[in-house]
Amino acid sequence: MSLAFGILGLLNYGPMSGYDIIKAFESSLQFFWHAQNSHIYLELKKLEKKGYIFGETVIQADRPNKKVFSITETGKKEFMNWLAKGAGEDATHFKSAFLMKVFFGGNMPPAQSADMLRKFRTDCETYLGKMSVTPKAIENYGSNKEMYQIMYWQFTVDFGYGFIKNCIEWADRCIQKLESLDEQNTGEAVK
Amino acid sequence: MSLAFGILGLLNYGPMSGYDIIKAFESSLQFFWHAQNSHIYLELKKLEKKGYIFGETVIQADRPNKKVFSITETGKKEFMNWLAKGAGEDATHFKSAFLMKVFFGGNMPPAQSADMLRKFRTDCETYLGKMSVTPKAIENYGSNKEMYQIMYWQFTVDFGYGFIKNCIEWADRCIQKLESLDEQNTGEAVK
DNA sequence: AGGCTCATGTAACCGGTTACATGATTAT
DNA sequence: ATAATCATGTAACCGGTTACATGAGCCT
Repeated sequence: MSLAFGILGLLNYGPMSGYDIIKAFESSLQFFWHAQNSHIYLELKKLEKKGYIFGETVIQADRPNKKVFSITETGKKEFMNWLAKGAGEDATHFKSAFLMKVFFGGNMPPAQSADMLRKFRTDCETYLGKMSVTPKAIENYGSNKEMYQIMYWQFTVDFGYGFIKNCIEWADRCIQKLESLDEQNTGEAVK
Repeated sequence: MSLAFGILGLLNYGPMSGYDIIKAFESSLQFFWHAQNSHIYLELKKLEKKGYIFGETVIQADRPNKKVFSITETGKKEFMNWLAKGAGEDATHFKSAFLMKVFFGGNMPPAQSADMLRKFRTDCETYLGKMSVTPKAIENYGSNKEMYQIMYWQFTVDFGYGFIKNCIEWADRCIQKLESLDEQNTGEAVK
């Protein structure tokens, strides 16, 4: 459901092609809403059928032709209505298959659980690295828009940072506990 | 996909009815994997068909009859195999319609965005309150199991705590920025 | 009588993923 | 040549949600 509103929200800033939307998702929304390009094109078709957006083919000489979509008044209303609903209780919900694996970690040897957590930690660091380039992307994208919008984009980036940092600190704590448990065992074995 | 493994994981601790599984989800796994009861019953049927679990009807005098499920050897293998795969890159992914609304917050008056964030903050506090009773539930559930498992359950609870606390701190920062922005405007309007 | 816990499902739907498929243009 | 970027889709599938539906037994 939210992909539709993500697209509407982007088109509310100005007309865009499906490809533009894909790029916009990759450089901003992806951090909290990953979207397949196939899904985006599918959704664009749906939104057009509903009359929330309309597309116009633009013939390009230097590049393949494209279809540029614009939001309609109905689409704007729909989008604003969604926004106005505010935060649902689901905002605090968090689905994670990884945490499920941690939950069942007792079924593996501690060393294996620790490895899993280390892998997670590495992934977090990688993610943090990728994220560090986003603020620049945001400035670029927002250059000729009201600076005012950028603040909100920054809010979501800040959330991402805090989230990942929290993940890393948590993983460290878990790994430490698992390692100290391992040392205890080793120590006793040596005795 | 993960619901299936959540169920397998629970049944790996011992036989349970669908109702038991629903309760177990509510008191532990729900924090990172919410499941509808209808979905659980559906999944149980699927898992039985695949031969990963099997159910036996238990006739009860004082209560409605129930069907108690046990994990099979194949099911155990499947579950262990899933566990052994470790953390996927998707572990760092985070889907949130709420953050999408924050991202598009510039389309609302700042006061409205602030309200949304305040609502979110309240929901977080509520969630924190609910979570504080979980450690006890975990101790209960784990009383006659190896204490060793409990550590991992605690890991996921810790994650939840850190996550929510992080949410609250972040929301506070955002709200403050929006309020200071509002003051500026008011100040200028007064001039 | 009414509400709670225990207990189990079905049917329709849909958001999203995966895999597949194509093709123009530009830069190296 | 060939890789990269630009550009757009289709088809099959499936995990999960929503709504609906039922009913026994216990407690007050």
